[in-house]
Amino acid sequence: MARSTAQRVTAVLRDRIEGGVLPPGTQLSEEALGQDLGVSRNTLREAFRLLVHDNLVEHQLNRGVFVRTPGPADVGDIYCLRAALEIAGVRAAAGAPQPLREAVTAAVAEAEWAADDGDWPQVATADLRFHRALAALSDSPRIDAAMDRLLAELRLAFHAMPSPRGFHQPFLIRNRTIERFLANGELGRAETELTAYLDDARQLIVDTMLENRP
Amino acid sequence: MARSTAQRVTAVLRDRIEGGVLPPGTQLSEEALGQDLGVSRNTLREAFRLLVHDNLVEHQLNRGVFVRTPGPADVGDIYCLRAALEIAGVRAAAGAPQPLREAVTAAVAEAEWAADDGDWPQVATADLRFHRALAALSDSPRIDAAMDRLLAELRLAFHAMPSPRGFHQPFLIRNRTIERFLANGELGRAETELTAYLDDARQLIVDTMLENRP
DNA sequence: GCATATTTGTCCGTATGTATA
DNA sequence: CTATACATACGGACAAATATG
Repeated sequence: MARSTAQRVTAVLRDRIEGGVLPPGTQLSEEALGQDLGVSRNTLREAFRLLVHDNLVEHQLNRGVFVRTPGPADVGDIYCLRAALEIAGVRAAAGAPQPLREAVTAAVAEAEWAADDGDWPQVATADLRFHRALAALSDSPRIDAAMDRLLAELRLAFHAMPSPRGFHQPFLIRNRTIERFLANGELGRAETELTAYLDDARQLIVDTMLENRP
Repeated sequence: MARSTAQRVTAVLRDRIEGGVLPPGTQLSEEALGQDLGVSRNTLREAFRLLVHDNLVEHQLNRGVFVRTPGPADVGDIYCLRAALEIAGVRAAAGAPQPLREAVTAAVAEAEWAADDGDWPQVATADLRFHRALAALSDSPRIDAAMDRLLAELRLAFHAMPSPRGFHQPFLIRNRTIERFLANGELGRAETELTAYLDDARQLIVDTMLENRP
């Protein structure tokens, strides 16, 4: 076993949270989960710390840990940081290693194929992968890690609202636009288009959340 | 007591690490530290997780936790993320709340006063505070948190090399330049100057580290 | 390469404190 | 206000991995 028990438990819980098995607001009881997973409370508490780090659960003193329910303010904040990281990636595109640039193009293509098949979950996945690839152009481990945490949290926010099946569809063409600008070396235009993309997506999500949560 | 024991222990260890009492490379023994601080091993392990989150210590499986020794690659990476966050702040300067803009100006002034007194540790602190204030212009909790972790790690990197007493001095005038551009609304020039600043600082640190660690 | 000592990883039991019905 | 449930924190125990001679 290359990983510790706590890390394995963390992975299991992360999957359950992102998969919707543990929806936002759920309390993660130490005793119940410990018996379910066959680990002690000490080990479970260590796993909780790792999830807190990823912003997937929140720890309330003397009350326990709960799956977070990101609100409109969280989404706005997430997009603020997203913009900073992705724009930095676009600006570093010129000097980025070839494989990283190819990953951007590949992600756009994957999203388009999935859309042709009508596989919307796969479209959503590919869309996020495209934007992660943008941030990855900086070739920075810390930016990659921050972006991964951010996107995981964003997935959680999607769980908290009625996700429109074709939510990502209108953004596909804009991803392709950004990719074209990048490939042509028109970094300024790519940056402008990306900024507009993120602003529109953020507003659409926030509006949807406000409509369904009066 | 508003905070948990683990959080208090984390604060103590953080101070000891940043203060140089626990220099890079030191192993944080569970039993020794537990007796020293009067807490059990379980509690101490929870505190370790929080420090791992801040990148101040690293956890090696079945070996324990050690104070990190950031290398040139880490410094380069830190500056990459720093640039992304600070540039984002500069771009948001126009729409930032008044108090946040005033904090930028105040930090520059503090650094200059400290320099007049020859208080170089205070200059270093004010310098970092200035750049944290730049990132804070985005008015984003997540960016603030990321920036705080980043600067704490950077302080650790300074510990790992012979810190020139007047390291920050030549950068003071450039901070003032950036602040002037911001106050005048010349965001483009502020961004250019900031980018050059970060590039020079990174290169100076990396070169110093390479010289003293062949 | 081997045997030993040390340290971590994990579990259990329990007492105390805190929040909520 | 009492009672219940749960989190917090402690100390002890043993297995497994690692370091040391």
